[in-house]
Amino acid sequence: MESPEVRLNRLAGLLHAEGGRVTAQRLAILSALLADSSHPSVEEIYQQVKAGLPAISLATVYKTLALLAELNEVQELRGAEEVSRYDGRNPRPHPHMICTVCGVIADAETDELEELARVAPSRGGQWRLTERLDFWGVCPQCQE
Amino acid sequence: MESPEVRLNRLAGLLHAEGGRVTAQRLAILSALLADSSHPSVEEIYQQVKAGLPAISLATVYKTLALLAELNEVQELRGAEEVSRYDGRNPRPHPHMICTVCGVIADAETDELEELARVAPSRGGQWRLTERLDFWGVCPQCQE
DNA sequence: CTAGATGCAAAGACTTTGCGCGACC
DNA sequence: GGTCGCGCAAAGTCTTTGCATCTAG
Repeated sequence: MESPEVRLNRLAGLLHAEGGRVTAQRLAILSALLADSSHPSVEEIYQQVKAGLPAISLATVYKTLALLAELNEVQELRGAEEVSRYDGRNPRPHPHMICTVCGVIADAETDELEELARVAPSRGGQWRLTERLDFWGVCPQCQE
Repeated sequence: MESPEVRLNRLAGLLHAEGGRVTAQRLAILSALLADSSHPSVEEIYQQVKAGLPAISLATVYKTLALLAELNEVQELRGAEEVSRYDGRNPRPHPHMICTVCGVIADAETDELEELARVAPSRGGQWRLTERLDFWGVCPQCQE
């Protein structure tokens, strides 16, 4: 993996190339992201950045994260879509497939995927994993 | 899997046994859940139930779903926790482990889990899957 | 009867948006 | 000087909560 410094530079260049500006706020947010391996929330990033840049606003953090996600330089780990969904037919932990384009959630029904889910619990190391497993991809509809 | 009718009856009995009441609203919500395999959102369930029970309120739907989730009779498919989290270190799709107790998200670093993620894309059938994969379980901390 | 459930409306939490000011090229 | 980004505050969603009323048991 690219080192943080190299990546920071590359991203600065990328922003520039896209017609965007390289501001103190953006650099600070990038640095915070690169330094934090805990998959921080927006609020956590905000607090972190605020330590060095007290005037920054939460809106700027949101806007910058959206921009970086757009450029595929950070990954938003959002629970599927935006709202809670419920599975009332099968309340047991089981594998799902989630479409990153339209948000649809389907049961993972191929033998191969079910097999993967079945073996997961025995491979979590220190973690006590279940057969609940979300596969992410693009559903047939959204592939056109 | 249990048939919907049997399940509806069992759930009615379960509610009763727990000191709860079997109301028209609850039965309607249960029926809607059992009839819908599309992993509906709260709003969708609400609309569905409303068709047969126009006076029902959204709050009742929320409360009932929470109750059923408590009893482990429906599964809430919530995106990890409640807020957006970001992975700025590795923007490529990769596997994570999510703790259902405390919500912590960790990279899946055991060889076995990475191996599972690596083979997933070739096993999605009609879906075009990626190596993004969320394993759900309980982290070492939360196991005490 | 009486505990428990409902519906309504208000409150909360998180996120997005609109807008005028300020900064960079 | 014009464009783009910033901070602020307001608006928007989705979800939860408080409370008076109603109802299943």
